[in-house]
Amino acid sequence: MEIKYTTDLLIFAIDDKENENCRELSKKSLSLLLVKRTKEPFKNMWCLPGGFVFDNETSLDAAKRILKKETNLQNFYLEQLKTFDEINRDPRGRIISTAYISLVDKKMIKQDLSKNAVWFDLEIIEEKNNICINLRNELDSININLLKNIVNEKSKQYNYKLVNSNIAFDHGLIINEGIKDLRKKANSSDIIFNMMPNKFTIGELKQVYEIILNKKLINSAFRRVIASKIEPTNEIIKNGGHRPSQYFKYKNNLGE
Amino acid sequence: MEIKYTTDLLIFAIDDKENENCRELSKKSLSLLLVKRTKEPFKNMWCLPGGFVFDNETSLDAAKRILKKETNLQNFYLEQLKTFDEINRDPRGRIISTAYISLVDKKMIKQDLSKNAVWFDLEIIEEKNNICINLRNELDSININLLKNIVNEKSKQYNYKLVNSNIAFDHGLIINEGIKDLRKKANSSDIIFNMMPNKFTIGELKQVYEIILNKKLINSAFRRVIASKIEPTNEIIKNGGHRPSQYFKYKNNLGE
DNA sequence: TGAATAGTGTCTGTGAGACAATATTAT
DNA sequence: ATAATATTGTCTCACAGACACTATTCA
Repeated sequence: MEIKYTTDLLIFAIDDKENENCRELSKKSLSLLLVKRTKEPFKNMWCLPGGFVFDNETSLDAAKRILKKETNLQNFYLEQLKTFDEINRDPRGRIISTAYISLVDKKMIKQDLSKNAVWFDLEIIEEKNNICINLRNELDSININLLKNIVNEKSKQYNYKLVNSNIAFDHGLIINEGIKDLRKKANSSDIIFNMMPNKFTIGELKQVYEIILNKKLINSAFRRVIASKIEPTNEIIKNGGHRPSQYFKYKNNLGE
Repeated sequence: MEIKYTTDLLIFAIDDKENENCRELSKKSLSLLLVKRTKEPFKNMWCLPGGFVFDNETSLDAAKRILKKETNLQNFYLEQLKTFDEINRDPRGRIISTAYISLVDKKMIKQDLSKNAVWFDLEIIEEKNNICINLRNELDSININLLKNIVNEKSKQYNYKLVNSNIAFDHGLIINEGIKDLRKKANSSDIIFNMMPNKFTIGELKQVYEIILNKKLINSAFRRVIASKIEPTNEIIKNGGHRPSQYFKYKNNLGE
């Protein structure tokens, strides 16, 4: 049987909502880029951007190419997530997919997105063994329901089954794995800064961490922890009816 | 071009060395299972156990099958590590490999290993940008030299280049990624208990953590941290010229 | 003046590092 | 007695959670 090799991309970014109350910081949300399928199978359904890996490229090369095609962005964070190879994951045959996570800064997208690509707001509701992922925008609403099972008790290793979803292929599974990975890495690395503009206030940065980790953070504790990773710029922004804030930028601590 | 899909396994275990001083605990080391290639390419060189993924199975199924074939073990920890798909990683053509990590308890291997499979002691020497991995046993000695490069400064994302090695294919790269993953997970999960027998003393457990993490641990601190993960059995072992120790077993804290 | 965020200070509890002290056994 | 590990205790320091307090701006 002939095997085909593809890649699928989880392109995450932060969305800034307009706010009617000019004093408040703009509300933010995690957003994920999806494209609408134009062909069978799953015609007219949403799915992750992706495509076949060419003979002369690796899956990472292909992921870079697709990121550029969909967003016109280059040189953003891109890392292998996992390979999905269930036998019947694609009705067209044996198609395996190595998924990648990319984190981008939406404001860097100068030109338009590719024709079929649209950002969706992402929300996760997690209960004991059920995970519900909602993707929403003005056009559509997508629901993904997953069941969580323990595989190996000694290592708290879980697997996830797709109960139902209105997204193409097994992309509900891929999105779920991607979110878990993003959260894990948000805690243990500086990955989040890939989604931030060059200059940002500590309040904005805290908002982003709160969205990714899905919990409220304590102001002073957050400042303490983040302090070593950022450095102040000379710029100050007066952005509403409150004390002005300083712009900070990411500090490279490579030597340490 | 036709693509072939394979899996390679990193099967890790802990080795107990005999000790001439009967008072001391037996020295331990991390060991990795390798097989000797019987065919070209890389004939007579060592490589990771692995093989083609059949049409009717996933790479995880194939990994389970190969683990059983090489060790006669089933139901041990097995988790996807990463997919390796460099274009020229295999001289026979475009062959991509999804690698898995398995952790096993050597003492559970009742029958012999498969004919070509042998355990090697593993040692890692890490300098600034150089990583040197040595695999040794009575039969042979394998050296793997890698260069570490930064890819994405904001996320401390690195990639590794194989400088030279006397192991087949890109398996030096796979081993390096596997060790990094093992260390990361040793700190953040209970994965290590998959390599332990059902009953063990805290001293033995500490030895294993020290080998994996490659650093000395403080006795009392280790006991404090590990206490919540283990529970005492009624058995006590008098194993030398020192105070006898209690056998412990892994405690499942799934409800918490 | 009040709403809202920026930024600082401080108290408390937890947990890790360091190390000391005691226990127990075989040789 | 001695070497070696087992087990417990304790002191200190770093850090996170919680919350209070001050600063500053615009409407």
